[in-house]
Amino acid sequence: MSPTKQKLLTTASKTFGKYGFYKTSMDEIAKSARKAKGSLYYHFNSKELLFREVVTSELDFLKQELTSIFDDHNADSRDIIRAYMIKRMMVMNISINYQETLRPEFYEFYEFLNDVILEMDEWEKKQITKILNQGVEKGELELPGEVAIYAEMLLIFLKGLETPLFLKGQYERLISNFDNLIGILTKGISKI
Amino acid sequence: MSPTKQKLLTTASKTFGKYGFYKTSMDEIAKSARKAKGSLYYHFNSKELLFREVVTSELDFLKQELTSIFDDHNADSRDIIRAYMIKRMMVMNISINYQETLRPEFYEFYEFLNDVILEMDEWEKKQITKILNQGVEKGELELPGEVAIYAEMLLIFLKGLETPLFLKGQYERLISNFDNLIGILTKGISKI
Amino acid sequence: MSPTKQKLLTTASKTFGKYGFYKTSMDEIAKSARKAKGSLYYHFNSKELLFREVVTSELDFLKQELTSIFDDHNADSRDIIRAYMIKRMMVMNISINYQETLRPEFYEFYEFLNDVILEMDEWEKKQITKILNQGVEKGELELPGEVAIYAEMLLIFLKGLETPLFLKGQYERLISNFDNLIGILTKGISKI
Amino acid sequence: MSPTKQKLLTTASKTFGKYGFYKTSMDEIAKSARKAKGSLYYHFNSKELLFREVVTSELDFLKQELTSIFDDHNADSRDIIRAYMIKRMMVMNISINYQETLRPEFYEFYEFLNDVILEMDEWEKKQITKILNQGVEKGELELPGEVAIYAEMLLIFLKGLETPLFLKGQYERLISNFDNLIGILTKGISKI
DNA sequence: AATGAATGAGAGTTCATTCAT
DNA sequence: AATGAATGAACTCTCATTCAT
Repeated sequence: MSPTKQKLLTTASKTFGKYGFYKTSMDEIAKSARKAKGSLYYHFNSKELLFREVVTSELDFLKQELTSIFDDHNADSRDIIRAYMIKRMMVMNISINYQETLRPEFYEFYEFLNDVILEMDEWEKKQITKILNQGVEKGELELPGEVAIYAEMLLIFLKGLETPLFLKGQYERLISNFDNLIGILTKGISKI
Repeated sequence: MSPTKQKLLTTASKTFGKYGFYKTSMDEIAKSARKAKGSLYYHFNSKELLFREVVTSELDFLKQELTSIFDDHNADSRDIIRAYMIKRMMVMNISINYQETLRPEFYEFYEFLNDVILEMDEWEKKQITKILNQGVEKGELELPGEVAIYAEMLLIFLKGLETPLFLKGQYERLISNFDNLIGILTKGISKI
Repeated sequence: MSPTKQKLLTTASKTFGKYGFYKTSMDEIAKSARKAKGSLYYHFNSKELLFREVVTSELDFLKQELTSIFDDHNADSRDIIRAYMIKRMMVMNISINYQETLRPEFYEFYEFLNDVILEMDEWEKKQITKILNQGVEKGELELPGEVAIYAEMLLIFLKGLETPLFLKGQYERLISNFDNLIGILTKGISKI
Repeated sequence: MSPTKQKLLTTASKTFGKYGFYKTSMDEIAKSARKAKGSLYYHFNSKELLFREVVTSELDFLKQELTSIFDDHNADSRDIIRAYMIKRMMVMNISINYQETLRPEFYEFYEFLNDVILEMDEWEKKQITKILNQGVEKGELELPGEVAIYAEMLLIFLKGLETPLFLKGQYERLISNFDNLIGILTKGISKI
């Protein structure tokens, strides 16, 4: 990727993150990057495509970050779950462009929305399922019925934590209660 | 409230719900309502204030709908929880403007947002806590520690269900698994 | 005149005076007067006609104020001229609505402009001519040629003093030099 | 300066001159210049800034025109004064936007106004003072006291001529009497 | 590959005016 | 005589996009 394109992508990501899709103008991005507006169109064709590229590259970053959890741990699967949940909260807190995609206004870009969210969800479900399966194999967890359902439930819970109430302001309070919450959540899962 | 204002508010709510705040133009609302654009400004002063009034009135509707649950039921508290969750999903599915306010990118409306979301969250926590307390009193639930924490957790879970993935497309599949999910969730809560 | 009309006229005068013709809205006047907007139209038919009535009534006030000079003085005609000039400066400083009429933007109301300004100018020329004639009769002034020309010249000078440079900020400095200026101006007129 | 910008500036100047600031719309300027409205904003950012640029460039033109007087004449200083006054009247008659800035109601532009008017006034005072001083040196004029006061007085007189009454309609009559007026004005100044 | 001048459709907003009550 | 809800034309300004260089 050319240095100009790289620079534009990075700047776009920052600016979209700060002001959101609609409040960010192509002009602003170009000026911030100290490039010409025409270059944006040369490399990305349209504002929407630029945003898509930003989101896509951000998702790759998210996955990378989350994957690192598994490499480090051979520990108790409940600890891995806990680590994943905390890491996710931190990472999502940073990656606002992904959240931007979730805005109801993005319903107009329905196909893209579905692509992006479904892909990310499937990926996460797969990761979580893997952890849960390992827990079952190791005899740490008991999951009658489909494991996928439990994974989905965990994911729903994690998504609930994305809402600003919890991310902003009440973050610390939540962390301190986090083990409690996970305890309750995993009580139904834990073997004894 | 004059019939014109009423009509404009209803139309605005529908249109914001369909296309979101930015993609909805004042002109569009006015035309949809078959009223003059000037009337919008006569009654609401600005697009932002119109949106706020829409959100506020929608939240009032949400509360009303959710409150009706308690009136109808003297049943098992687990059934009430279940009914609340399902009702909430249905209601939120309709009242899409509420989600609009959940996005942290809405910087301009920040103060308004905090007020509105915090109020709604507090209200919901109170309702859920009430249900849980009744369940404990009736000997149906067992909640060691603070009840408020359980209520908060349930709320997080409910908020996780709001994300577009579940509202659009996968709605039916989710409903069919809903009892499973609630079962797991309430297993940690249930007394035996 | 009804109390409502009176109230509206007074308020309109104040508001036009503060913000000028274009920056003042009918709504603002009505609200300031705590009357309904419809009442403005009932009494004055249009914004332009309201403004005309304001200017007309203000000119009547100006003339009244300036006339009072002659009643008080039987003194040296040069003193009367001086008193007139000072009084005029003070009075014009108050009556901004008349000045508003002089704005280039008012060229579109050409007929009204001509009516108002010509009338006021003629009136002033007549007053000044009267003073000058008295001065000549009393042997205090020497005016070869037409007296009207001298009157006109004095009027031009007085109009020059209306510009903001002199009215705003430099007012005091000007007053202190006023006698000097008048001295020069009247030197050509004075008999010896 | 690009041809487009140049064209827009010229057209804006003409249109503001004809209809004044408020009655001139950006749309009208753009259409008159056969350019896109967006181009106006690309080059001038706002209506106010466009107007400022128009006024500024017009003042530059005024100064240039007035300066030419001195280059041509080595004549009697009274003739130079006369030439200056006549030239000024003609030039001001063309450059109506200058008057626009003279109105105290232009509160929004106040700081800009002060700068522009004070600068122009100072410039004119300097020019007139220069003429007067030359007249004194050449022994043509007699000015007891400060020369600056005389210059200021002349300027006040010149400003008095700017009012619409004299610019419109009565222009010819005034010109025919002009020498008379100047005669009186300079009588107090002339050395015999 | 890169530029930035130029565009024009469409946005939010204002406001003099009308009219049923 | 007085009201204020309702109107719609006109306004300033924004911005994604195009294109000649």
